[in-house]
Amino acid sequence: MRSPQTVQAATHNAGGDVDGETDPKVEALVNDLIGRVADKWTMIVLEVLNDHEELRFTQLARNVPGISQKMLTQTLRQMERDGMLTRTVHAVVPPRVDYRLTDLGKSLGAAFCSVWIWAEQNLDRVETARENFDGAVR
Amino acid sequence: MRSPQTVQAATHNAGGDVDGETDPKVEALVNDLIGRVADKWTMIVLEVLNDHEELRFTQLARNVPGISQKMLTQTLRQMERDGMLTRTVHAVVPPRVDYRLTDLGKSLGAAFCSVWIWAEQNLDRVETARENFDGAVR
DNA sequence: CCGAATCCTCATTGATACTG
DNA sequence: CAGTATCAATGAGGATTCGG
Repeated sequence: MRSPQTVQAATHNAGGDVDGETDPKVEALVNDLIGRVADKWTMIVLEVLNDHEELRFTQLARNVPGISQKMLTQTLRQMERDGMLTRTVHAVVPPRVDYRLTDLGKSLGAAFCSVWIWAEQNLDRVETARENFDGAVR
Repeated sequence: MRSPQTVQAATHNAGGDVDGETDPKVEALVNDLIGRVADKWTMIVLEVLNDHEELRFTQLARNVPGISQKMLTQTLRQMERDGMLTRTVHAVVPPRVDYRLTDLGKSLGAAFCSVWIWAEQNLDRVETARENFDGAVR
């Protein structure tokens, strides 16, 4: 699934990507990135790490209720690969691994902050909309 | 999957949910909502409709390159159910259906705006991080 | 033109067990 | 404690077809 195509010409459009139209190539790349970032677990891990500065594996697991260790590991690896967080292994026994957001991760966290706030503020509105919809369609 | 529990006490904590800790109940609901909103297609459709005011089905399909009609229909239905957009059927032939963001949808679009900007601005950084990671782990 | 319905595939995820 | 490995099942998602 990981296409190692060289990413040529990521930034050579005429400058019309302010808000309306976007260069198709950049748009595709952005959508691709969005696709990876817009993952449920990624967002939640990001949120948790954004709040807690530094956490160990099990602490992280406790703070992300529904997740399995497999998904947690996988999500953490992806985020590490994308430069969102650092993974520090302490050579002690019992083993200890600390996860901490990088500046890049923090910046994404800041960007998502408004989404979290939106979610908190509009929970009931969405729920009402759903009830209306389900009631009407029936 | 949809627990119809009454949403009691959505806002009765001591006021400590500014950034650090969040009420577990609210947190669970927010995470749930995030889980639905943090969908690749949802985000992209939201972005497209945020730019184009009002679009018809096929126009929408053209503006969301990789999507299948099935996923588009499905995504649109979910978003309609969540109150993100309105679906207007014009009784003409050939049929014509217009999709348009509601105020709620627009507000989510505004919240996600910073994420799109982040993605545009940090594409290369993520790509570099990936190359480093893949090179180092090998 | 819009979209529902069917079928089919393979990728994601969870459970479980095992290691350093 | 912090993972890795394996297996099985669910379901997301694509291709196609039909209907209004």
